[in-house]
Amino acid sequence: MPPLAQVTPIKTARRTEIRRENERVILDAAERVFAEAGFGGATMQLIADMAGLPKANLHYYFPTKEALYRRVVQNIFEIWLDAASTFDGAEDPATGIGGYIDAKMEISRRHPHGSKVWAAEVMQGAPVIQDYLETTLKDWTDGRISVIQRWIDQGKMAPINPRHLLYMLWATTQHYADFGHQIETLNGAQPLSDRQWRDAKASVKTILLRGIGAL
Amino acid sequence: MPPLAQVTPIKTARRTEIRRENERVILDAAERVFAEAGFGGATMQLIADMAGLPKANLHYYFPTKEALYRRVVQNIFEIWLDAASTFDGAEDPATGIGGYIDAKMEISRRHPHGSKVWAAEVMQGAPVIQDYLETTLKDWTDGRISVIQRWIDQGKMAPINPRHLLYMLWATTQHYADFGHQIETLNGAQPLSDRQWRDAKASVKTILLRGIGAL
DNA sequence: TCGTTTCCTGACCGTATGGTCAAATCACAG
DNA sequence: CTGTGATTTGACCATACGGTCAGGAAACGA
Repeated sequence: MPPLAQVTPIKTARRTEIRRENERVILDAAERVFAEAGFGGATMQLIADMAGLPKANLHYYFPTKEALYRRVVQNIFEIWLDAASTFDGAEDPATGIGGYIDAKMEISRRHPHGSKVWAAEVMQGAPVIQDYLETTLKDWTDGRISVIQRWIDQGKMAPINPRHLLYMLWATTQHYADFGHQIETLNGAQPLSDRQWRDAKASVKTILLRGIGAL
Repeated sequence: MPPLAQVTPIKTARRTEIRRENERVILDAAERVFAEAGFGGATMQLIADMAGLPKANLHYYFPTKEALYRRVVQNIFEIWLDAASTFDGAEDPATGIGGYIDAKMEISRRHPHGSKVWAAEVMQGAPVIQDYLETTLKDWTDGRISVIQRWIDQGKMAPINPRHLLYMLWATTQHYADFGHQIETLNGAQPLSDRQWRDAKASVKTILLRGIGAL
């Protein structure tokens, strides 16, 4: 009896798996190296070593260093967008903004490298993701400003400038990733413990939510 | 009659002036280039072009790229330390912390390049200024934590974690320099006006001071 | 004016880097 | 097993970069 014909087109399952896995390994290594050395300081050789692959293999999957970098940055932006959705569907600022802070702090903890790559990209004038800033980010920002303004109009929070509130949310949460090394140094060269992370989250939420009159 | 002997040792006034001026021009150009390209992406040739000097002349004043970079980072740290003194001598959190926010926002506005270089340096693990983090910054931080704790004990503000408050102060104020390009893009590709800067300062101060119960 | 020190700079060098390529290997279908 | 196309990789190349150096120009003291 011949093997059952696969209905789902698994066909070249092995090859697909190889490609998926190698791209993942390369992207992980690239994210680290780009974060630790910047785009200019990163070398394909270093990324290759960290990925455990020959350099020429990287160029097989990603034609150029810049193409690899673009993929890394895009991945981060998608993660960021996922967290951004936390904002939606909340009835009041305490849950909406509080949940957003939680989500972004969690990203800072789980994706510190990605956050640093994003920060460096923006600091250098966003040469690669300028269009995202002008379209997706701008739209998202405008939408969230409307939501906040509505909360203000409904008397659910103090009349602050929604735009600057958003900047403060981004700044405070991403700081724990981008300046994680500084925080760690000031913590006696120790990474923040679970307890300290909870404390950080609580501090940020308390100060900001009380600051906007939502507590 | 021979010229009056200069009591003040002006002696080689011209040469001193040349050196001072050239170092200034080079450091200004270096700060810009390091901020816009990162240490790895910056080239001595680019810095030389921006300074309007031949590349070999840079190496006359600064032996290596790293030596030049160190000087840039140290300059920024000194500016930062100046602003940090604003904290001292304040009787209550509203003036102490409010003044500190004002000072740091002013730095973000006047030295955006320097702030970015500092941020990139820390993000990459502070390879050059790690000792500063462990000594000067740690001491300053501990001192300020004491001051804040005293204010809390005196009932002048809410009982928050002073350390995380400091992180929030750094994050929110430096964000306006480090992510200035993003802010500018979201502002319709326009730099913040005087009015908008005042609004930013006021927003940050209002939210944070109310957030810590000092208003 | 003259000797000395500092400053300036075009030409040059060794190395590291991003990227290419052709040959070998492997997965897969028939 | 065989043919085909995807994958792997060591060797290689052109370029760009940090840094050097020798020789000339300018500033300075006497």
